[in-house]
Amino acid sequence: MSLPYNPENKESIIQYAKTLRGKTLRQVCDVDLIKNNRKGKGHFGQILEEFFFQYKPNSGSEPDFPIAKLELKSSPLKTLKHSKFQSKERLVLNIINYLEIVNQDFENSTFWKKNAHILLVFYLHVQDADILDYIIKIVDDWSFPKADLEIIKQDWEFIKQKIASGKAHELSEGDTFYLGACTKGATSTTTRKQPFNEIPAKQRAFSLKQGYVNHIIASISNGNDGIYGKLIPNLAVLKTKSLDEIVLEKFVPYYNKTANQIIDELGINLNKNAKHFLANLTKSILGVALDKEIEEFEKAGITLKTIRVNKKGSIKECISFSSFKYTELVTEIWEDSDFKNTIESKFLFVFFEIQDNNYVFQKVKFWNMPHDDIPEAKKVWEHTRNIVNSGNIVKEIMPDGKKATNFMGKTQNRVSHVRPHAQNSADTTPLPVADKLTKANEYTKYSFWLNNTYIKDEVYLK
DNA sequence: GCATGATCATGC
DNA sequence: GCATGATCATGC
Repeated sequence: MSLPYNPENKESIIQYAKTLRGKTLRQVCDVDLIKNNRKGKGHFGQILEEFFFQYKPNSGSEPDFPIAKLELKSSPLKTLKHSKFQSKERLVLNIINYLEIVNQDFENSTFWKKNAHILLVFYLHVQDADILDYIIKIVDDWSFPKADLEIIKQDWEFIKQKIASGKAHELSEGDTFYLGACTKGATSTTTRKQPFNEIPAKQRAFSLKQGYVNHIIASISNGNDGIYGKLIPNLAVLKTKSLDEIVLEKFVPYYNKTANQIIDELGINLNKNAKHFLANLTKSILGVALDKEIEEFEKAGITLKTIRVNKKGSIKECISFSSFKYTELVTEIWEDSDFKNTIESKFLFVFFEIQDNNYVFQKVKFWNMPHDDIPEAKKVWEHTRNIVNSGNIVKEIMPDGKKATNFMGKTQNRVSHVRPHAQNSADTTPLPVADKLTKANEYTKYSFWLNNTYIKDEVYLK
């Protein structure tokens, strides 16, 4: 049977793939042949391979189109405000064979042979919809820009070295910047042998971080113009230093200096009354314009937080995240939740000690939440969901009109708690279930916070 | 002094 | 008007 494209020719494959734009699988495949059991995660890709490109799915070490050297990947999108697309999740690539990778160099690695050139098919995910009806929005081929590839090589090397040190069971997605080692398997208990340790390691695959996939999407759609400022000016720097070394080195000249001194040395002018004064100061230290996002941090999903430390060594304030929408929170599952995504991202903490009317730069640290603390944060998320779902937010209306809630407070959990995060108490968002005590259909915006005591013990003092 | 509810300054 | 990155205010 002849195919509607030439599987040995890259351009032919890409041109055929682009006919998918704006269509659904139902429109481009012979749906009568597709069995009903193909509804779950991952089946979009299988149907695409088998019924659109008409080849049998394989899981070998060759790319999907071996002669054209092109790997096919499909992945879900979500929409943001301003109708821009974002990746719904990380992009999962090949499974890491712990036994083989330790004998490979990047250039001859399974990862690079398979993924040097990727044909991307992004579809808009809609909750509870049939996967045959997802609309395909973006189709294009992708190869890595040189500067990105250097960081991906460093990430790959880091993962390989950890396996070579007998620590495959300690791999974590937070170890690296653009290329991660994410868990992959039918259950999270799927394990594989590792070469230098008896302990079985969780099965993992290489994956592009969600932030990096967002960047791919934006650059395919030409949506990146002028939004970003780069940390790394040229490729040469990356040949000798890793991204974290480059970042941390930028702070070296400023240890134990006051904010005023740093401002003078940098020759800049900052509004000291702004609440994000220290965030702006940090951006200036990093050499990024205040009105730009830090490109490398966006790609790596790094959250920058500046911390004020009291003279006695306590952290002045807890750390807030964006307020959540009650209606969205209750439809989430933990694995895909915004909160899990946030706390599993990499953080860059910058500590300033409060001295009289000034701040003194003290410490800077990359950090990921330890694996064992994530279930603790999950308790807060689950508790919050239950409170919202059962309409039991307000516990008591105080004489002064303030409301006490049933949300989990700082004393109830070591890691995290739930607090207001709004313009004022009238700044509300709808509830999925009316509050039983107040009968209200909306409530002040709240968010998850990291406890300052947790940050002190876990980040500042370590 | 701390925990919690409430709010602020800025920029778009 | 809202998101972001925070700090303030008050009762215990």
